[in-house]
Amino acid sequence: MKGYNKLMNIDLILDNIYPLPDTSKELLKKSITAVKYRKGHILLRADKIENNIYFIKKGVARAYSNKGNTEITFWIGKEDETIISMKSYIANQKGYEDVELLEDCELYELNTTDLQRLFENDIHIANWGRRFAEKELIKTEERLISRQVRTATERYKALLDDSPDLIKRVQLGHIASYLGITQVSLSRIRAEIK
Amino acid sequence: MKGYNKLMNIDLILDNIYPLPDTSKELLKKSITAVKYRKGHILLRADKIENNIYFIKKGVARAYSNKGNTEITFWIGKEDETIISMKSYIANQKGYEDVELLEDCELYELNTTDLQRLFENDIHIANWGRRFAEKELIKTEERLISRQVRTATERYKALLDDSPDLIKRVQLGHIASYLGITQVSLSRIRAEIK
DNA sequence: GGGAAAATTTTACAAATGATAAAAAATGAG
DNA sequence: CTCATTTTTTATCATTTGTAAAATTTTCCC
Repeated sequence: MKGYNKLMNIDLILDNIYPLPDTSKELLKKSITAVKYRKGHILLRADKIENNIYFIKKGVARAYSNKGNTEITFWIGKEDETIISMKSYIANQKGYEDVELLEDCELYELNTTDLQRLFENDIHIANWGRRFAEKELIKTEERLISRQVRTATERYKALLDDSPDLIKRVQLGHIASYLGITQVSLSRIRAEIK
Repeated sequence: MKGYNKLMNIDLILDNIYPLPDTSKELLKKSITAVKYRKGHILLRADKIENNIYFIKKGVARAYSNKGNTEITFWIGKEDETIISMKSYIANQKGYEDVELLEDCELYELNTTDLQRLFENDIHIANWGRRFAEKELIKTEERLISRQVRTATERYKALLDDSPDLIKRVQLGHIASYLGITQVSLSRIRAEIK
């Protein structure tokens, strides 16, 4: 799904995770509402246990944490990705991250208290939740391994390959932090590979 | 569970992931068999789609990949952890990693073809599978964030805190690689904090 | 226990990355 | 469009980390 950038509707988003029978899907959609927020809005807070997760219909967001006086961006997501505090969702604890919207966003908000109840009562939704976690896991593992195996230059080139649009839509300071390097280092890399 | 090192039985291992009603647990245990392998055994292969995952009753193992002529260790696990090729388990594709046993091991082998069938037919097992993926996800995310936020020295100290026994049981070359640094760097860190 | 092999530490030097500051370019509000 | 602000690039120097090789320590097999 390279450079993917279409407007996603909720059925497509849910089906991409795990196809649900109609009755289960309708049940799940009862706990989902469409919302819009403007660029700059802080959607999730590190000091709070969050009870919602958000599927991105349109827009870009980033999760970041404060280390001393500098921000570290450790996640950037766009259309068809999920804004979530894993610590809140999985362990019911405060997360590490604030999440800030980098563009005006259209989102689908899913209440996770409702979702937990559905998991206990609907096997299809339980398997949807299983696939959701599994797919997030693969993505996270890939980033961790990439971090260990590839140099910063290789990681930047991979991002350029997979999501060329992100590099245009997100300022380079955030991209650099996401790649685990300084903005100055990223500038050097960009100058070299031209 | 700091420095945890008890012998785990299968009921304890399964319950720690998600408590199952007796009938579901018995169903799941039908697909699990106890196995033993000696130190040095290669349990999983990078070039193969694996159909088993292994819970560690006793022992230590590592997952590693070859970059050029050097091995990179990106996972080390001990009692109560799971040896798994996520790529095989989740995406039915070849993984990145070989898995080598670093001690004589007692393992519980779970057939994942059976497991997939159980997911479709038993809601409790589906939720067990969901919790399993979620807990692996939290661990992987924590490592990724630690990588981004902490220095190598801080990561070594954290490992020393969380799993002092691992540092005694696993040779430092593997620990260094797991922490994302060279063995020489780790030696320098160890010399400094003494 | 002795000796060979493997693992770890130390040293010296090279390369990569970071910090800081300043210049250049891009963006956005009026 | 213009000016102020923000973002990105460039330059310099300091620090960290890597590479290679030698020295030391530990492990393990006979």
